Formats: sequence, C-alpha cells, structure tokens
Amino acid sequence: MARPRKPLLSRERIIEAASALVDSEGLGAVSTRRLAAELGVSGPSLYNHFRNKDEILDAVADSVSAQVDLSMFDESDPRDWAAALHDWAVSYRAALAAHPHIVPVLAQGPGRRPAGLRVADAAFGGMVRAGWPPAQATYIGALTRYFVTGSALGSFARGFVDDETAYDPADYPHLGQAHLLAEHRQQVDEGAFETGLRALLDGLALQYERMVTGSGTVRRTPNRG
Amino acid sequence: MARPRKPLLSRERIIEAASALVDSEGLGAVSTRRLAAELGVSGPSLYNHFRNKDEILDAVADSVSAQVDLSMFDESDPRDWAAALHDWAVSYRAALAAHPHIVPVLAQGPGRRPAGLRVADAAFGGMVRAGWPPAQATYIGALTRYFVTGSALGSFARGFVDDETAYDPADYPHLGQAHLLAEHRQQVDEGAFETGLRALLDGLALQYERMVTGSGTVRRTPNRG
DNA sequence: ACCTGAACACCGTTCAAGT
DNA sequence: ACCTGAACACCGTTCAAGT
Repeated sequence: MARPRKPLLSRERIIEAASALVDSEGLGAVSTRRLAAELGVSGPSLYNHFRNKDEILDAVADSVSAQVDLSMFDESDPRDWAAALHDWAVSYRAALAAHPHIVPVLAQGPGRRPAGLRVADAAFGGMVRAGWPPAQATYIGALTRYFVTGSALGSFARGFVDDETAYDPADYPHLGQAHLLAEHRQQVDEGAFETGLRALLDGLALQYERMVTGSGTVRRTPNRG
Repeated sequence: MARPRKPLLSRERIIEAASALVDSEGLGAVSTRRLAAELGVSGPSLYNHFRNKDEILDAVADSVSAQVDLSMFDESDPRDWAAALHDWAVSYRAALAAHPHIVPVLAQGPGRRPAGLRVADAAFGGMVRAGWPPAQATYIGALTRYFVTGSALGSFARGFVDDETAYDPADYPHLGQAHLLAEHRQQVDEGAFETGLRALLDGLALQYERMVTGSGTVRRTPNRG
C-alpha cells in the first residue's frame, strides 16, 4: 500500500498515541518508529503530519494545557482574585500531575502553543482586572507556574527510595524516616502543595493589602508591620 | 593502545565533561559517544566508570546539588527559620539556574544521590529545630523544592517568543506586550522568584504564628483573623 | 584494571518511488 | 496528498580481545 483513499493518520490520532505512550512509559519511550508502529504505519509517515518529533511532543504538551480550567477568571468577581488564583492553581496542577512525564516540555513555556497561551492570557488578565499592576500580574502568573510545574514535575515523596538502609543516620541525621515517604506519597505531595499554595495566597494577600493601602485607596487598616 | 599505565578517565573527569556538555548544548547533546570523544577515548570506555548513561547524568545532577549552600541551617538561631529558609531558597535557585538543563534530572528527587540527600537533610533538620512538626517540616522542604525547581526549570520570560506578530489580540486579549518579555528576561524571572519567595515566607510565618499560639505556647498575640 | 574495535538493536530524518 | 522502503548518520550497551 502506498497511499490509501482515506488517510491512515491525522494529527489528532498521532497526538493521542504519543500522549498514551508518554504517560505509560515516559518521554524516553517515544521514538518516531515506536509511535508509528503503535499507529500501524511506518516511521516516516509521521512526517506528513508533523515537521519533526519535537513538534509532536509540543502538541502533546499543548493538549495537556488545554485541560486546565480557566473559567474562574471570567466568571468570578475580580475582587475574588485570590479564590480564582487558588482554583486555577489546583486545576493547573491536576492537569499536569496527570501527565508528569510531559512537564519538562510544558515547562519550557507556551511559545506559540495555543492552549498554553490561553492559560497565560487568562491568568494575567484575571490579575490585571483585580487591580494588580501589569508587572505584578506577570510575576503572579510566573510564580504560580513555577510552583505548579515544580510540584507536577516530580513527586517529592517518590524522590526518596523505599529502603530502610538507604539513609545512614551518620550521614543524614534527620532522614531516619525518609524511607517511609514513598508509602505516604499522595498525602505528602498533596500536603506540600496545599501548604505551599495556602502560603503563597496568604503572602500575596498581604502584598495586595499593602499595595492598596499604600496607593491611597484605603480599604481597611493594615494589621501587620 | 589498550590499557594505559595511568587511567585516562576518572569519574570526576567524566562528570566535568558531561556537565559542560549539558550546560552548553543541553541534555539532548549528551551521548556516550560524543562525551567519550570530548574526553579523547572511545565510547565504551565510559562503562568502566559508570554503569550506564543515566548514572552519569545522576552524577552531574548531584554535582549541582553539592553547590547549594546549607550553612544557614547550622549557623543560625533556630528561631530565624524564615531567614534561613529564604537564604536556602536563594542559594538553591542560584545553583540550579546556573545549570537549567539538568533540572529535570535533579527534580526526580535525591534517591541515593549524596549531595541531594544532604540538601534534604539540612532543610528538614533546620525546620524541625525551629519547632515545626515533622509533617510540616517535610511539606516546607517539598514546597520550597517545588518552587525552586519550577523557577529554574524554564525561564518564564523566555517561554514567550520575541515576535510582535506571534500573539494575536483577537486570540489572546491580554498578551499584547508578551513579546517584550524576552528582552526583560532577567528582571521578570527574578521579580517573579522574589515575589513568590516573599509570599511563601510571609504565608508560612502566618501558619507558624497560628501553630504556636494555638498550641498554648503564646509568643505574641495574633494580629490576623 | 582499563581501554579498544566490532557488533547488536536501536534512533531521527530525508528522499525517491508508488498510488 | 499520503504512504512506503531504503538509506544515512547517528544512538546505548555488550563483549571478547588486548595489555
């Protein structure tokens, strides 16, 4: 068979297959030949639909960005920026943590990826509408992405081996329980994410208060500092 | 030449060469053959010193962890945990941001890498000494690592292309200035990191206050809600 | 012990050839 | 337009052979 009447491939089918492969076996398992085999075609066929392998992985990353909920930015009262930021971070992390192996690609930034750009646009717009100056709104988008991608990139708990003899107390006096982290993976990772997100939001609320009161529009009296 | 009197290679020389290659051309440029060529030997020679390529990259990652300053945890007054945490995060980020291409490897966690474990041990120990319960101390180590690795993994600013026509206002109403981010890369990335770190520390200080006052050991009166 | 070349089973990508 | 096999320049790793 040279060329079939109906195309055997489409960008969508390729992205789906690549995504499944990335999720199940990691980035290292994605080769154009392997991917083509999963799709029942020969390796070079992919090049009719994507310029190269990187473009395929970019598309997989963008399909993950497309799963991030952004509704909190257009539905909410702009004064509820902290609640919107919270919900965004939770949704953002859920989307990425479901596909951790693609996070290094995604973390390179949106570039020209449409879904990634929609995420950045919505978050920045939401913060500006809430009254944050553009520079601060940019920082908030960036720092939230830092925290979310960092938390999705690698499980903290799984970063320690499940081997009681691995962490010699003579070398690491405080890691006596570290080998237990793996068993409590979900609790540790979620606890750390929630604790960090709560701290970020509380800290940003303080900055927001200082900004608002400092600029003359006093909403309430400062209670710190 | 089969075997020279003095070994041509050592783990240290291999790590140095691999590190230089990762820094200059990225993870993708590191192949065992290329690395061996840079060292003036044939490809398989590396296998006398490392079990496989992954072990070489692990060693490169650990050499970066070894550059993280940890002195703030043993020198400081434990009550200055927030100052120590700040200084640690800054040093941690500086080490990683100097070698961004290895961050995905490093972010997989310390595993059995000695320098990575020393980092985790020192931070956890510092927080426990300051009075944080073990679970919270674990969260703080984890969330700080999330934020730092996320910020070092990819420049936020460089994630946008430097092309005025790239971001159509019809699609992305708030990204009209996004193409300018690249020029202000350093300011944006540092501003976001500092803003986020400040917010994290302020937020954690609130949690610490609540914990201390809630447990009966009142250090000072709460001044928030 | 530490290096070598040969060999194996892979890669990403190009390209002429087929329909 | 869309697929194929052949081909090119690569990979990581093993292994027997050399000193």
